[in-house]
Amino acid sequence: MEIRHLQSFIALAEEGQFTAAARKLNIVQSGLSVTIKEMEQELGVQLVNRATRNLSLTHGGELFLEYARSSLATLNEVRLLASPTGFEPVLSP
Amino acid sequence: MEIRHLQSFIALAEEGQFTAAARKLNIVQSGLSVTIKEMEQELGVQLVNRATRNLSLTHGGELFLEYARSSLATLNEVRLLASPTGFEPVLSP
DNA sequence: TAAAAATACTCCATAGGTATTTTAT
DNA sequence: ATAAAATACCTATGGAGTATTTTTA
Repeated sequence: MEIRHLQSFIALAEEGQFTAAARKLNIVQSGLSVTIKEMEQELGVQLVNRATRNLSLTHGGELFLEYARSSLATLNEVRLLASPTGFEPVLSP
Repeated sequence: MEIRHLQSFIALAEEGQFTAAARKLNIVQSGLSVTIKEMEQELGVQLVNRATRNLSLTHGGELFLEYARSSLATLNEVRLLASPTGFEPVLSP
């Protein structure tokens, strides 16, 4: 699982629809469909209840949504705090 | 960045050495070297100070280590809580 | 000079694309 | 009949391997 796939899942949860989420993510619907399936495989947890026009999160999906959001938020903090503030000089080789 | 790469970075931080960390991860040293470089690229943050026989984490590396640990810990909780306990019946297609 | 890290390739797995089919309204 | 999801296939990217070179203690 790629970290960017957390974004994919968040988008799906927010849009409530593969097609719309994929559009938002600038990827194609089929790709998102496969990606979410693979995430479910890797986690061993079903994330969404699929119905052609009614998508909902499972209990696991809700949990994972929280995880994905806080994980990405923390990652952004790391990015921000680590480099410009902490001023790590690049080692000259 | 793959989620498994968080493990790679944690191993590197703990072992303090690419060779030993790679061995622990059952991957090859050169692969780990490249992976960490790519993570630094993707994050825009230098994670380790490299010296042939003295490796240390940068400030960003310390921050990222905390992130990696808590992220993986939470992910494991999700895995555990979501599926056997919550008992999500697999939808019959 | 002997360890650890980096570099240069090669290969294969897979993310994401196009095209199409299935499904439910 | 239409809109959404799934499936089948293809391609390109990149993770990880082997072999080798550089580095410094």
